[in-house]
Amino acid sequence: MGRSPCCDKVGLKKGPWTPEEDQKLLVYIEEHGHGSWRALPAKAGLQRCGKSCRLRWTNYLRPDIKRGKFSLQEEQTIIQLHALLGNRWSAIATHLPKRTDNEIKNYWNTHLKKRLAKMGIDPITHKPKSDALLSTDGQSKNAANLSHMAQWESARLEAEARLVRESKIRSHSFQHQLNPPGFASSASASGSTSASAAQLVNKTAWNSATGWSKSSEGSSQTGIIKEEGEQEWKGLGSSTNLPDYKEGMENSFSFTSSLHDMAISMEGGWTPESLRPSSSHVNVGNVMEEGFTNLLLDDSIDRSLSDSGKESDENSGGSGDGSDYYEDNKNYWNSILNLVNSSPSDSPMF
DNA sequence: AAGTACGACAACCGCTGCACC
DNA sequence: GGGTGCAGCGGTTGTCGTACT
Repeated sequence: MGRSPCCDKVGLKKGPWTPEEDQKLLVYIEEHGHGSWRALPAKAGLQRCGKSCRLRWTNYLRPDIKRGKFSLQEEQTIIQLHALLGNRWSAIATHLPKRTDNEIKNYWNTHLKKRLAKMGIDPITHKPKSDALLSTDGQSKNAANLSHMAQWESARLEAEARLVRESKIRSHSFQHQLNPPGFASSASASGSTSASAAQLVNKTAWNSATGWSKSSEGSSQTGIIKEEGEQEWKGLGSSTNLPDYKEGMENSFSFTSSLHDMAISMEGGWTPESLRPSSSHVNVGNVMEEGFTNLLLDDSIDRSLSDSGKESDENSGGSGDGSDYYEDNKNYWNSILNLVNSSPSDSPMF
């Protein structure tokens, strides 16, 4: 590549944007669309590099951005998708349509990462930290837990591989849906205002078609999604590439069911009591699991976890708070699997 | 009241992938 | 097929506001 950085040019402004600059950018894009970002600053009368303009637009000025506090459900979605996708913020952002990747990334780094770390969960791998594992109980329990972690990792890798494959299939077919002749070619949400709006509509249609938007309402049994997806998709009109899409759907459902099987097998390996809907745990497929929410989002958990850490260090018997910690981790992992089971492996991001 | 530490978020930088020539 | 330019992505840094000493 070896090209010079676009912002090295003398005379280009850096740093925080002024309201006047925002106004110029906004007005220009509303009138003309962004076109070439590189050429935009000169045309819009801005002393900024194109990259800076693009960032400002996509992260701040775009009209379809939701700002402010993240909801409980958004937090949960981020955590769970991060467990599956890692630091692929743009991919995660596609599941939170009104949030930007930058915002999600910042929120993760400033809030969620710390919270997971506090809980003794590695925020990178989402695995319980090894010292926590080793300090809980006898070796047999640790070995079982580690074996489940290995199972999870294996499933996760399989998921990634499959998602990449499906991505290729679907991006090909979905691109045609998103960009019929006359539409902007960019599939990102950073297109011109009109294109962006059209894409947003399409995205909503997609979410509706795939049942993703319903997942949070607890109706995300895979069979239901598939059926509704097919119906809704037909309703979208153009069906040129439907076979590809449907094939992808079939693949993803066979995958999710295999993960479902694994979740069940893990359930068998771990104590089923902790996974059953006592008062808080719900069926596989329901993303809004209170058990999980409590585990990750309740501040009191932080306290109990730090307490349990102390306990388990002191208590090699491990049947006290240490086992609570163990149970919590089980719930955590199963919840992620549940999300995978109910998530749109057929979403536009893949 | 002044100085310092820290958290939150906006913006920048460098790399990568892709399209085009 | 290789070179070039562009947009997008993710990591990092900078800036600002607020709490604390």
